[in-house]
Amino acid sequence: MKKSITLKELSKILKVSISTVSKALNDSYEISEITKKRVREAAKEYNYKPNRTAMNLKSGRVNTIGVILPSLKNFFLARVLRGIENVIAKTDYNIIISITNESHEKEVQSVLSLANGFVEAIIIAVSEETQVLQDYSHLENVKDKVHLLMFDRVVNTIPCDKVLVDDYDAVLNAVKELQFNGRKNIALTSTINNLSVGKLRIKGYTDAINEYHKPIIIEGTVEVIKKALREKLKEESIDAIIALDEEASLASFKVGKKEKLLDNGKISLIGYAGKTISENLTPSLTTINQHGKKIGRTAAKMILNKLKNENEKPEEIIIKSTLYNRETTRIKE
Amino acid sequence: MKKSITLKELSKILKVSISTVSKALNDSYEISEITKKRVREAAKEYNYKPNRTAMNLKSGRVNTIGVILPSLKNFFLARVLRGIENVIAKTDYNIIISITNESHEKEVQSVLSLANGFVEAIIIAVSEETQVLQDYSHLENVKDKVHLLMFDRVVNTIPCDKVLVDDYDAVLNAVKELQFNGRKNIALTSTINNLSVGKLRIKGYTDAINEYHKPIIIEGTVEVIKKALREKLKEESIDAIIALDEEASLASFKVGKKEKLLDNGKISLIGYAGKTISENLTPSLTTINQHGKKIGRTAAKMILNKLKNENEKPEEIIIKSTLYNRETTRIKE
DNA sequence: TTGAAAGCGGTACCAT
DNA sequence: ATGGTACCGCTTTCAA
Repeated sequence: MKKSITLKELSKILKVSISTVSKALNDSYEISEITKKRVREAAKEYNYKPNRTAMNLKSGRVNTIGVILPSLKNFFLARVLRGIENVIAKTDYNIIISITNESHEKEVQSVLSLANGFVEAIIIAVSEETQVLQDYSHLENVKDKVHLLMFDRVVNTIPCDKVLVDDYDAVLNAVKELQFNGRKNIALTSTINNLSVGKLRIKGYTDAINEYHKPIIIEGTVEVIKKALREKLKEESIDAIIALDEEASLASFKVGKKEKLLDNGKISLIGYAGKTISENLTPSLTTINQHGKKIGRTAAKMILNKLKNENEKPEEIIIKSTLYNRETTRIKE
Repeated sequence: MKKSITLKELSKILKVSISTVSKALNDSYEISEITKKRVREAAKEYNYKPNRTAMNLKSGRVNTIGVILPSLKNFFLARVLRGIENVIAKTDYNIIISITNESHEKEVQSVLSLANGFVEAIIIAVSEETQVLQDYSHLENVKDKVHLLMFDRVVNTIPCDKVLVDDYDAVLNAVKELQFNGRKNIALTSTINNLSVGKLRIKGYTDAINEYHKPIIIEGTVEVIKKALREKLKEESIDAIIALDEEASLASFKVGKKEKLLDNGKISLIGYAGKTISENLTPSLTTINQHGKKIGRTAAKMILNKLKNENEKPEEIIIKSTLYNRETTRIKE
């Protein structure tokens, strides 16, 4: 690959000093118009572009923000990323993205590597494994070197910017709405029992059903949920399901569909899932919308603000979820 | 933010020269074991980490690959990205991602900026606007500075690595399959008439139906497609639809569903859409799978190979699509 | 108005 | 075995 021409080479061609060329290109008042013109023309002719690495080294900045995500499969995280991208694209910062695939090891590696001169700030949703292991030393390690912002799955013990989802309230309210609509025996399905957000959501559920009936909680992989749910539907008189994530939502949907309980409204279903899929299912799926894009935008703005005003103290913002009522809660028996 | 300690500072603390510290940390044979030990311990104590920017400047390399995508909404592109990530994660390269939102201007900016010292290679699917304008000068510009790989939407006139989809064949075969199953009047819907891949797919369609009936091509936005399709369904005796992208697929699906033509197999439907949504629709959607992840993996491997062997000549690989038969082509009248 | 030189944080060659 | 120094490409201060 051809390398770009450097200031030095350009200065040799023009038979002036390096500093003259540099100043001319930066439109310094010290340089005569005539020289500036000569230099600019030569720069154009030889397609001179300043070397980023050199400028970064000189300035001590890299103008880059790291985004560490557990997965891109997850529609919510993908939307958050788009929100972040949206805001950052308008600035002179760049984004570098790392996907951990829910692996703690990969996350540690990414965090340390990015924090080490690659980026000035990190926006992260920690991986499932990290939350299980509760090992946050890598984040502790870097929190003085780069600005840190956690969203969705956060670590409470680390003081830093946070953008949170109102998991507890969202599920509590969703369940209450089911109850308000006459549902008396509500089951819960989840594949994210390991996540902090999953736990908060379950708390919302148990608190909501508290005085009415005993909890029916079905956690595990998609297959486990399908099997267990099918059985529970036979044993107990379940008339509604709340699903805590997309996988659980679709698993519950499939079972409900197969057992012929959804199309006729014998059970209601509220889930977490992307808009496209929720709208296109038959019946369409009522969901709790976390406003991923807004979360991303908020996170990006917060971190830009910290980058600008070095000494501001950590903030914490909660983005409220919204219930999107669709057919799975609208069909009456 | 606290800055990392530098070699210089460390050398001052240890009262040895900078070069000694550098060599010790790099385990040079020139340094005595005892000094190495001292240095290593101090490095650990002060949490010394070499400055990436400095090393990059010194080595003239940045170990980063840029990925430029038109959108992340697109399930196919998201999967390609995961494929790329998958392969690159196993190397010491980093990925920097830029989303153009189908804008030519953003693409030009991204390409030039990334090529200018940010990355050593660029993997790109050009934006819709770029294909409409047919302005590829930014790519011409950088193709000697960084390794370039285009996938999916490629520019034929630029010689560089390419990973292609067999758009023409895939649609041709899909239509033939519909015909083999007795479908006699096949319509086509598409929101990607601006894209090279969209055009190739239409060619596949027209060549397939060629001798049998005149083409019924419905192009435009989702709303346009819905309206036009509804009308065409009334006028003409359409018994099958092929949709060229996810939006067109879902629009066609919705119309077919509403007109009660899908559940009873009065029309067949083949589309392009992600696995999750296709499987969960009722009836489930037969799709042409482009194997996005494989495309991503292939692209990443190709570019890594070029990075390793500077002088290899450009390659071109075609990844064959596969028809996934689901209910929209299985239900018989 | 121009240029020399120091410095950003490393590596590596050459002396000592 | 250790240290001095040049260099990567740029900016910036200071001197001419």
